[in-house]
Amino acid sequence: MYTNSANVAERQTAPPSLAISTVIFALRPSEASGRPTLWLPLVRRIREPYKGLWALPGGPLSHSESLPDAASRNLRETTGLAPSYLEQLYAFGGLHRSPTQRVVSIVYWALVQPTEAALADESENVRWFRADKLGDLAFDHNAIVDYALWRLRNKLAYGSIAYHFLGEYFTLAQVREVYEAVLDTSLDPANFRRHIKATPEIEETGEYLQGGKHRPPRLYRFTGRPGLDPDNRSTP
Amino acid sequence: MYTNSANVAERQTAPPSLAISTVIFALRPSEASGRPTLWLPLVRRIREPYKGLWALPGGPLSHSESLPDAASRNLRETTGLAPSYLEQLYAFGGLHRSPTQRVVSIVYWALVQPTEAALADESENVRWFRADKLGDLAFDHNAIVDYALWRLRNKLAYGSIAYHFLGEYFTLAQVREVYEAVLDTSLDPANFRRHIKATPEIEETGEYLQGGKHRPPRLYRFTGRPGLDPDNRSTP
DNA sequence: ATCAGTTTTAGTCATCTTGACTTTAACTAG
DNA sequence: CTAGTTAAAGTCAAGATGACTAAAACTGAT
Repeated sequence: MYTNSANVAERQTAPPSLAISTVIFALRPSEASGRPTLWLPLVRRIREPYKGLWALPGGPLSHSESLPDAASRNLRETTGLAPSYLEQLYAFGGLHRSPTQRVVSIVYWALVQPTEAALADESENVRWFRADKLGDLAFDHNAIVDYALWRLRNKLAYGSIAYHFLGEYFTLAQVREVYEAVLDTSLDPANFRRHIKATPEIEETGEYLQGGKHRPPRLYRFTGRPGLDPDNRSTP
Repeated sequence: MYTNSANVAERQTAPPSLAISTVIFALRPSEASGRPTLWLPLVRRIREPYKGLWALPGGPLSHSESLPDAASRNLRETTGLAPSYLEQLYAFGGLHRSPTQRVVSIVYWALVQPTEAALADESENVRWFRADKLGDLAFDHNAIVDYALWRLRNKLAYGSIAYHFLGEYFTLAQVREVYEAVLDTSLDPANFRRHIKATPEIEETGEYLQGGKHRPPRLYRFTGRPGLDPDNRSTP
């Protein structure tokens, strides 16, 4: 970007550069228990600063792209996936986020469905990590992920966002597993059922999930669109 | 910025420029009823585009300023005030927000206390408006104010932010007036009292507000710091 | 001094919500 | 056909909420 030729004086007068990054969440089965847990893809940095460390997918904002389009492109280019949910997280603009230049990063967070997430590209430089076992990331990306996790948990607790982790049809037990994985608690199945069934956006279908070992659970469908940000309004 | 000399080709390759704007809320007595209502200061644009229209205070991000510092500076330069609360609202980056160039605006919102707000500078080009009677603003600023209002109401309903509209000591009736003004409802005084007294951050003082016409109300104090964003974490 | 008017403060009561728990229904594996 | 397991519905007490009543404490006018 500006780092190649710019000397110190030029760097200090150049406007802060603008980047887009994305925190991408998906549920994948834990290796140990097989239960769903939170994962996110990171990319390995192939140049300085922080060469070799893992970082959030991101890049500069091109002139003709909207902010959410740029975030979607990040997501597609690194994982090959399309998000089922995408929301702006925060604009991070601290003076010393990058040692070489002033960068303001507008960060988005996304949810992808597990059927897709299973197909996601992985390579030497792109790998999925458990959200609770990340190690040290480049820049301030640990803090960004922490904040994204906080927002995700908040949205899950109050809003109706869990369904974007799931496919079109799902059982109430699957919804409960999403809550249990993200909030890291266990929930009473009966009370959880009552709670979910009270939300009008959940529609009962006539279908049942067959092939399980026990009583076949009814399938449900989510009929709400996410609340809207200014781009696409949603609830804190 | 870039508009002076840049031709069309240069504009399309130049990186999007970055600006900071601020939505500043304060309670002031309504002319009609005398009850507190929501107001915000706007500045008149003195050049194109949108010359003559009212707009949110804002400006470019200087190289050595953090984002909240830039927002505070906006606030101080236009109104002479220091905010009692400041939080990032959203980064607006639509392609056609400004007709002349691509601008990404990181918008903050602030609360100021009415004792200060009464002293705020006003001039030919800086004036306070009732938040519900703004008319057409420059750029996408009507949408930005709408979103800021939505966030304010949300935070007020769930978080503990009302106190930043008030001074250090306040009566419970004053808190109720804040809620009534911002949410535009009327609330049962007894139930509201019970609700507020259940929050641990509200501390009873031994003092009473004297000089009123009726039974003197007890004064309270807010002892909580606002939750924290990544800069300064807070609740949806 | 007293009374009417107003606001603060405390309290009651029925309704709604929530968390812990029990029971019945429906399936599979052996 | 039975034991084991999950789905689904229901019960019950505790806690929160909304509508309302009433007492306390002050001012200003009579």
